[in-house]
Amino acid sequence: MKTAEIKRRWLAFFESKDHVIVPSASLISEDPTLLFTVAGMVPFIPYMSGLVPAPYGRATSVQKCVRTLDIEEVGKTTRHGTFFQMNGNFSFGDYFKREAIEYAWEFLTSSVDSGGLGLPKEKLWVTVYKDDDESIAIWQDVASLPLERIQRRGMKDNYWSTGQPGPAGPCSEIYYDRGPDYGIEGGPEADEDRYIEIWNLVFMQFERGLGGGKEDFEILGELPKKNIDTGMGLERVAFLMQGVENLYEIDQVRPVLDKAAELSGKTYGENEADDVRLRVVADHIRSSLMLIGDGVSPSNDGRGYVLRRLLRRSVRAMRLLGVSEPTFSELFTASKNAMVDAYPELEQEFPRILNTALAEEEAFLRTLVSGTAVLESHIDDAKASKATELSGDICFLLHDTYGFPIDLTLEIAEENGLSVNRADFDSKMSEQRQRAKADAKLKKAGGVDLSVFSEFRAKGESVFTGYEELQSEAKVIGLILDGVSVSSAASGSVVDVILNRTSFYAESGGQSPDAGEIIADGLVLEVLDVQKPVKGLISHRALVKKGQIAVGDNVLTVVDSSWRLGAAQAHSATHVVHAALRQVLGPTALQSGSYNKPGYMRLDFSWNQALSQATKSEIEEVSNLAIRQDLAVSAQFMSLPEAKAWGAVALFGETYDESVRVVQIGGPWSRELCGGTHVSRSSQIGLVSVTNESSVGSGSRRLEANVGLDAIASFNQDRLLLHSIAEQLKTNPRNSLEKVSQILTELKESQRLLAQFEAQQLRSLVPDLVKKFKMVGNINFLGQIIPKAASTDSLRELVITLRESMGNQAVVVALCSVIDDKPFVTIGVNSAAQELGAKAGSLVKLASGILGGGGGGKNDFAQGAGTDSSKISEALLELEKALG
RNA sequence: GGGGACUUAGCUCAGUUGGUAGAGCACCUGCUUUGCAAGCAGGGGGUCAGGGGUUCGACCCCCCUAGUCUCCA
Repeated sequence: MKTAEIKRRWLAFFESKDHVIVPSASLISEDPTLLFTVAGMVPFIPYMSGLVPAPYGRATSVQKCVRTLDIEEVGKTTRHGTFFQMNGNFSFGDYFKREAIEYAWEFLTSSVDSGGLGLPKEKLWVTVYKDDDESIAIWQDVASLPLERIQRRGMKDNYWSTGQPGPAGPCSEIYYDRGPDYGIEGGPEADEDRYIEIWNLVFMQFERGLGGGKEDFEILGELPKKNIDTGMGLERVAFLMQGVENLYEIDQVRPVLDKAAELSGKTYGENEADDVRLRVVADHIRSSLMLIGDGVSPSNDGRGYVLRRLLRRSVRAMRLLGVSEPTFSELFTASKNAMVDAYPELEQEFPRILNTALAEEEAFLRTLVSGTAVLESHIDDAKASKATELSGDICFLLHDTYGFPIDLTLEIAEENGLSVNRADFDSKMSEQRQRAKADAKLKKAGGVDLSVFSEFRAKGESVFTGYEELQSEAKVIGLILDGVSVSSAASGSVVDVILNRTSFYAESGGQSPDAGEIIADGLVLEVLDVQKPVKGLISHRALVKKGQIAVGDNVLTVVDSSWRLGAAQAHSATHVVHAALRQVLGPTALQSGSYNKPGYMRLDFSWNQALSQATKSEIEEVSNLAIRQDLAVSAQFMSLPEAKAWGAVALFGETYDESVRVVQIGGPWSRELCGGTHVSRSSQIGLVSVTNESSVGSGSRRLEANVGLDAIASFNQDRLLLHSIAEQLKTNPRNSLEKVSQILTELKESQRLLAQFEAQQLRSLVPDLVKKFKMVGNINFLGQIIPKAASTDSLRELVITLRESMGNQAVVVALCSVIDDKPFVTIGVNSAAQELGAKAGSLVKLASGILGGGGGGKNDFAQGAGTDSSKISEALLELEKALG
């Protein structure tokens, strides 16, 4: 059975049991503490923990997941995949153990014709938590399983908790017996390779308290609302049902493996080391495809770094399979074709995905070339010094600084007959890990406790009225002072205010929160910040300026209208610039983040090179043309599939409800999912002026712009600056550029002439100076004061000329001069004099010491300076003595 | 978030315990040749990423900033 078919059946089955089908959330988790969506239940955590009331009693999903903790195991075992899909059914205070077990059993064992998977009952085993007699009884009842196929296991295997206070409970796992060829009899307790876990049923039954880790904690009591969370690994079931050996051989993965084998000329199954590499490629390419599809782009931190590792490990694996040419184009196409049945949106996204992958492949191939050069020079050094080993230092340097992977180093070293100090390399690696971990620990901010908000959230959502009106009547639902719920707050305090409805926009989608006041008779609060601490709840942080606010008060929320106009201008401008960006650069330039406040906007987007001045101007021009066209701006709610069909740009990392808001400017010209506040016609934006374009890391650029009056103000500043420059130049602004280049040319010419003149003047001194050589021992010595030297450069020229003036005779020239009140000494010694023991460096040290300074140089030439010009004669005398 | 490396002529890069910034290619001029990266001679082109510091003197040593590459979390 095809993987996509198992998925289809799963959703249909649970829909028939009254579950709401929830589409897979993005791999980019909404929870900032999680890098990715790592399990099927991740999108449901707020409902499980009770922070937000669940909008449905039962739900089902097939969730995309990425987990890279065991990345080193990929390809070596049957069941470690970095990307996988988790089929889940969930109950939020609705059904519990009995139904969960019944559904699972029915889905697995009912016939294929009736919509199930048709697995043979005798191949299924289950495990339960050792004290959970209730589950055992249900299993016996529902499945008529003999007791020996129900195994009791301890906390480590069959008790679920997050490791922190909160919900916890026993689980029951379902295993599939692959038969005697795969291991010994005796159930999962005996052999988890033969008996493969396919489904985990978690019964969230208890409240756990503090305690260490996942095994040692206190049970505080039963939960008021018990939940069910189950997860069936789609890939595991698929490989068992497709009669293949592991998850790399299922229909969604195998075509990539085959393509990699074809490209490398290998035959899968002939050599275990090559097989592992082929599986690594198949796994990593699929994960990368899905990650890029969800908007991750390669970078050097966070999610982007994980993606980069996956991509680079793929290139490396192909390289070790003997292919050094680019392969991503073919591999990604194969992977897309295998996945598109289950994820049709991949077809539309593919050009962007491939583009991103190819850029990274190219970048890494470049690093490999430069890394190879560095490695080869070290190998040559090692050979030259007759070493037999490359040090761990060098290997680590290659890895750490040049990004050259250790296993390629190993292979190339081996080809050159060198071994590698792997132990040393590994210890360097663990040092680096320690450093990063120690740092992360230090910086980890204490988690914010959001539980205080859940009591208000339980009373209903805060209604946002700010699309229609700037002032709204509202009732105070709650007040929070220093994280504690209070009934009133006095003048002077800063308090979090929860209202039933509000015209204040909470910070989200890059738009900064509204400013304004909350007022009532004798009451004024200044709103400082507006946030959504939990989904559906708006919290105003406000300073009580006058009066006392109390829960139950009727108040008026008053948004500062000029602030709101500025915010709306900036936010609409962000959409306009984004659309302009995509028009100019193409649809791969996708926004990856934004921020805007009155007068200013900032847009991060995926792009891997700096924009030229011409491109920036074009983007600015397209934006301002759109503004001038006075395009209509509108917003409407629709379902997510409708919005997608409409071509609306959905931004990654954002989560959207069943009903989404689409903001469009000029109809299809700009269509984005967005909850922000906007102007009603594009002309109200006024003006966009791009001020800066910069990098926010590899593959990502940032565009900043001023909007509206602020843009005009910044133009005005520039104009003032230009006018004062023109004034300084004694010309008008129009001619100032020409004037500057004229001045620079003149300056250069004067400097050149001056240097020429100086040199000429000094050369004219040569005939006289040559006459003043005198013999000191066997050396022709010249020690003179040059009163008119303009720079140390000209002094040097003169010394060199004089040094060469006496042919093969031994010559020492020492010239002193005062430049800017400072005595300088410059000494030249020709090779004949050097043979007699004279050294320019030490002579200068002697002279400059007398002058109260220092100096030095080489044997043939040296220079120095001091502080006391009156001692020049003395210094020259001492030099003469030193030579004599 | 924490490390490491790099930034020198239009391009690719040298630059040796701190002492006159170089090569190849490209460009300009002339000659010689008119055939696949043509030869010869001459020439122009540098705020050595930016800013501070140490020093008589910094491309070089130290600090800060920016950009690029890279590893780890």
